[in-house]
Amino acid sequence: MPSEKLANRERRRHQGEHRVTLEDVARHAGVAPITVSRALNTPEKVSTKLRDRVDQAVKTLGYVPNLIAGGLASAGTRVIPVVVPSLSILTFIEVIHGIQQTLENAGYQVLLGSTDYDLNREAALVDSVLGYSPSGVIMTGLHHRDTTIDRLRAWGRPVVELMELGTSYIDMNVGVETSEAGACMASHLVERGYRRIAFLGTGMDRDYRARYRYHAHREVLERAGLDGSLLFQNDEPASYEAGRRVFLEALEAQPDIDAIHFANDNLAAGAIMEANRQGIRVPDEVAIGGYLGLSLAEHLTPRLTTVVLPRFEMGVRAAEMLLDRLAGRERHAQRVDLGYRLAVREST
Amino acid sequence: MPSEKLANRERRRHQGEHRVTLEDVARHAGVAPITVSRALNTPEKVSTKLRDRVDQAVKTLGYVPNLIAGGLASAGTRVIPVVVPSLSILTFIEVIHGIQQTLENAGYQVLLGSTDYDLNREAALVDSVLGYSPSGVIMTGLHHRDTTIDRLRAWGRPVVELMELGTSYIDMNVGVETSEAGACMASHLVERGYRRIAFLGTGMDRDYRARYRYHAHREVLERAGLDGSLLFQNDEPASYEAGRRVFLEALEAQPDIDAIHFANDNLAAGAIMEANRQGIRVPDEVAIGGYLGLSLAEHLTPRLTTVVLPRFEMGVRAAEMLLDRLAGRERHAQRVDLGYRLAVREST
DNA sequence: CTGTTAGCGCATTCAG
DNA sequence: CTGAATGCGCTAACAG
Repeated sequence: MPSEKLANRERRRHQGEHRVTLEDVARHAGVAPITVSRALNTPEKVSTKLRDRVDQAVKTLGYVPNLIAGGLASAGTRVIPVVVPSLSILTFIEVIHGIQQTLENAGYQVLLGSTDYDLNREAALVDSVLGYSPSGVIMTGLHHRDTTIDRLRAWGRPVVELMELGTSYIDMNVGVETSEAGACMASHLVERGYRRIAFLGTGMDRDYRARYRYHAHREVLERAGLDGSLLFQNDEPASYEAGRRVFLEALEAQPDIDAIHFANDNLAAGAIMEANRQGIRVPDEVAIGGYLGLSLAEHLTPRLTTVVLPRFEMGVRAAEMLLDRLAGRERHAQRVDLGYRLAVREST
Repeated sequence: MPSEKLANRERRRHQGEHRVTLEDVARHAGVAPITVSRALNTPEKVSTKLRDRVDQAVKTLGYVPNLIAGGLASAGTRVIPVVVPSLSILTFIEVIHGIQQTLENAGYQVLLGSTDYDLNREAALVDSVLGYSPSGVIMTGLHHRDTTIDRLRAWGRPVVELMELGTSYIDMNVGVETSEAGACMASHLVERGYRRIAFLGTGMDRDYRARYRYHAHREVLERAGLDGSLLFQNDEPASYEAGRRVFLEALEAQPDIDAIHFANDNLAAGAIMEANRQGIRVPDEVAIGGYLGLSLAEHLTPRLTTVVLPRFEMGVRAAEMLLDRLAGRERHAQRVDLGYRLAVREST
């Protein structure tokens, strides 16, 4: 007795207005609800005739699918949580941009989460977003709480870990060899003939990737018989201003420094701009190298030598790998090294 | 007959592993499922004793709520779609950052959508994200297709439109008086004594806010008896490189220009850096003004005069207004002017 | 304060 | 190719 059912419905409905549902469309088109569902999701399984009728009804009623209901019934939504440590850092912005563009074109939505470099927040965030039955998850880095790793593994859907490469990852891993990249810049500076080479960073307690680079840097220097312990840092977030400050602090503390390996381009750029202001000649008095590949680096005078990370591509690639798995095109866990590139310019 | 029900369940389940459900927790704690639901969502409505038992069960079973199911039952998820024109523009990044931080602290998640400045994509995106039964929506700007506006209005939940202020908005409006901001910089240049003042932009076909600023700029100039038609543009996305290029093009076409009003700081910064490289003296040969308030502006030499937009605060405020409405703290539509600030520095 | 009942709107069986 | 029946996991309503 459909009419009775309908009457009940009107009474029960939680939220005022009657949103158009699949059932309304079905009734209007004179077909079963499931046919509407199929016409929308797998049109090739429905005859042209019925499909047209359904499309017509959808249009005239202004039907918009309830993705939540669909998600519950099919135990999955076309949502991909992307978990990053911070949104104030340009590195991750570019990565997110690549992910977002790729996923949106494939009909998925990005759910943004940031952890502020706190693994406990990350754990809570993961628990929470898994509650949306997402199709997959994209995480930053390989450092997570064991419980987070276990949960993600047990979950069984595609997970990409992004940024640095490692041997132990949950499911898929895209990124670059972070330590090597640090060693690469250090070697460059050594080869250029600099002898008092310092590493300058900010927020290195939280940013373990920067720490990895420093360790690699130190090793390179010591292997060359140089002092690898010249390290200056503070715990501000990375910014031009922070770069300016550590730069001045370092020069004051160790005036004989002849080259600086900065933890990232933001800091290095701040230093170059300050050097220009103070008339400190780069690279004659002090050489400056960075890490990231910000476009700003090419516009400074002198142009900044830096290790260029393919940030946008990283995002794109991560999203593509996820999509491939979701489409069943790719079965096994994989690891993709996107490589970095040393851009040698006038600052060193 | 619970055991029979359970047996059915195991057979039917779509996706392999048995995820822990509310029911499992309820059984473990010896209470009704609704009690678990309440203990989790409205703990104050449950006795301490039962609440503890539930919390215990949740912990030992590792229960993670299915937000999709909850969303379906309660016709709403703690998700806020944020629709921006582009992720490659720093303006919106800062805004998103503010939104994200505020919402995440209040237990909401940001669903990111970008339209690429296409109102049809925007319409499709809005339709799609409304399917997730979000708690509210944050949109960029006041320009939308009529159908988008109608749908959002009919939807009946909080909607914030962000960036520019206007008289006709859907529900709530946070931003700054864009045209005034453009007039402000133009007035500043006029007052400084410049006479051949050009406006330089990129992508202005899509970026109507930049067009508004240009119109205001033109009006100010003409009212001062100056030529307001000096406009140079191309359709690249905003970048240092694009700024460098329009800058050189404009100087070549009109060598007598004595001041430039750039559509944004990215362009202006590109121009200043190019000027430094070429030995063009700023502001003596040509003055340069920007719009946005990028931190970079303060580190250039000369420091860039610009109109500072409170981008982060805009995001925070939009999110707060949404949260206030969701909490029933605020009832009526509102409009908040966050104001801009002219930062006069050495480039003009 | 706690429980019972009855769906939310859709997609997955399984039949025809 | 189409449909009927059923339940995804949770919460709103209403009793007790």
